[in-house]
Amino acid sequence: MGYICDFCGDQPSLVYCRSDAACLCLSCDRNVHSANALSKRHSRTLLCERCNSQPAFVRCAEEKVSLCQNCDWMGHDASTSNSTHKRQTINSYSGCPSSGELCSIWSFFSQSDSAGESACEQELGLMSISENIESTSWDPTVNTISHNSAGVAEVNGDCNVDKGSGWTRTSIPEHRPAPQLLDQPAGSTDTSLPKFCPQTKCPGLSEDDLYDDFNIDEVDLNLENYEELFGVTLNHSEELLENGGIDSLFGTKDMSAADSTCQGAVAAKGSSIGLVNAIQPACSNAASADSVMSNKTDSILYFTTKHAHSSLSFSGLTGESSAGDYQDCGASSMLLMGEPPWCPPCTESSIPSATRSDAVMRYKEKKKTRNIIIYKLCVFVAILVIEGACLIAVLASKERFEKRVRYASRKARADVRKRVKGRFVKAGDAYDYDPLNQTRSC
DNA sequence: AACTCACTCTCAACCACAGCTCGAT
DNA sequence: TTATCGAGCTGTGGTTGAGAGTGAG
Repeated sequence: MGYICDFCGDQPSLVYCRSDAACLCLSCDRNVHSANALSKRHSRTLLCERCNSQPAFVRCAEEKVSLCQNCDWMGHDASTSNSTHKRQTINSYSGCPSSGELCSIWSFFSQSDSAGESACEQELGLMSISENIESTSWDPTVNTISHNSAGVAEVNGDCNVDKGSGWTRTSIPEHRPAPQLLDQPAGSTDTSLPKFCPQTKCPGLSEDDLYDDFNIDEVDLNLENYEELFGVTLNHSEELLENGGIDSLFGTKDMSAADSTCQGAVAAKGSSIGLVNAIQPACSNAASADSVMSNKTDSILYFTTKHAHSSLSFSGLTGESSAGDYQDCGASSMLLMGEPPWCPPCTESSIPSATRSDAVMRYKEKKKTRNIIIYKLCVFVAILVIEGACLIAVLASKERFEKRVRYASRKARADVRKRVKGRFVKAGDAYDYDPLNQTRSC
C-alpha cells in the first residue's frame, strides 16, 4: 500500500481491476463495480504490495506479502535464497463480495492468523470498507464469484473457497495483461487514462459504464447475440423461414427467456459504445487514444459493404497476421516492444524467457479466440446469404405460379366483356353472362 | 392381381378485341 | 432519317371438355 485509490483519491488502494487498469480501495471497488451487471464481471485481485501498481498473483507465505509476477520474479529469483519461499496463488474475484467473502477467497489471510477473530476481518477492517447497504448491493444469488480456468475464484451462494495450492514455477496461473501500458504507478494523476478524463466524468454515470464493453473477454459473441453484435433484427428472416430462421439453422429455436431479458443490457452496451465513440476525440493523449482504439477493435465488430469487390472487411479482424493483429491483442505491447506492460524499465536481456513464452501463449490464445469470432461471423454472413436466396426463391416461385397480369388495360377490358359459356362474344350478340350485372340474358 | 367404373382434379382451348410490335412505305 | 400505316401478334377472364389420377367394386 502507500498509493492512493484511483477513484476516490483518499483511501489507500488495495485491489487492482484489470478491466479498468485501476487501483482501488475496497470501498470504491464495491461502489464502482456494483454500478451494473457488466462492471460486476470485472476481474479484480489484490494489488502488488511491492510495486503498488500491478495486480498481485502470488502471496509469499514467508514474507506475508502479495506480489505481482514481476516483483515475484525479482524477489524470488533462483539465484537468491528467497527462491524457496512458499508462495500461494491469489485468486481473482468478480462481483461485489463482502469483506467476509473476500476473506474466504483469500484464505491466506485467515491462515496467517488463526487466533480468535478472523484475521481477514481485521485486515480488511483496516482497509476501511464502508459497509453501507446502498453501496454494497452485492447479491450472492446474482453476483456469484466465478472461478474459471484462468484462476478466477468462483464463489456461489455458499461461498465455496478455492484454497489454492503451493505455487510452483511450472504452474504459472493465467494472467491477462492490462490493456494499457502501465509504466506509471497507480495513483498518479495521469489523465491519459480515459476513465479519469475530467471531461468525461459526470455524476450518476460510472466510468465503468463507458468501458465495460471494451474487454473482449466480456463480450458474449455467441451467434445468438447477432442482434447485439450488429444492432439489427432478423424478424424478416424468421418470418421467411416460418419462424425457423437463423434459430432453426443453429438449433437454438428454444432460445431461453434469459436472452430476451438481456435486451436491456444490450441496449446499455450499445449506448455505452456510442458514448465511447463520442468521448474518444476528447482524449487527446496518445496513449489514451491508443488504448481506446485497441479496445474498440477488440470489442466492437462491424463490417462495411463499401468495397466493390464484395469481400467482407471486419474492422480490426482480418484473417491475416499483421502488425495490427499484434496491436489489438493483449500482448501487443510486449511483443512489439519486448517487455511486458507491467515490467518496469529494464534491459531486454533481463526479461525472463518465461515471460515472453507466457505472453506468446496469451497472444495465441487470444488469436484463437478471435479466429473463432471470425468463424462465427462468417457463418452468420453465410446464413444471411442463404436466407436471401430463400427469399428470392420464394418470390420467384410466387411469380411463377401466381398469374400475373401484365396489361391492366386488357384485364379491365376482359372483366367487363360479355361471354357465352365462358367465351367472349361479339359486342351486340346475345350473351349468357354479363360480368356487370351477373344476370343471364338468355 | 387385374380390370372396370365413377368421381375428382388439372389444365389447355375457346372466344372478342384493345393494345402492342414491327416491317413497309 | 423520321413519321405513318397496317398486318399480325399478344393477352385478358369465365367456361368447357379432355385427360390424368384415385379409390371402390
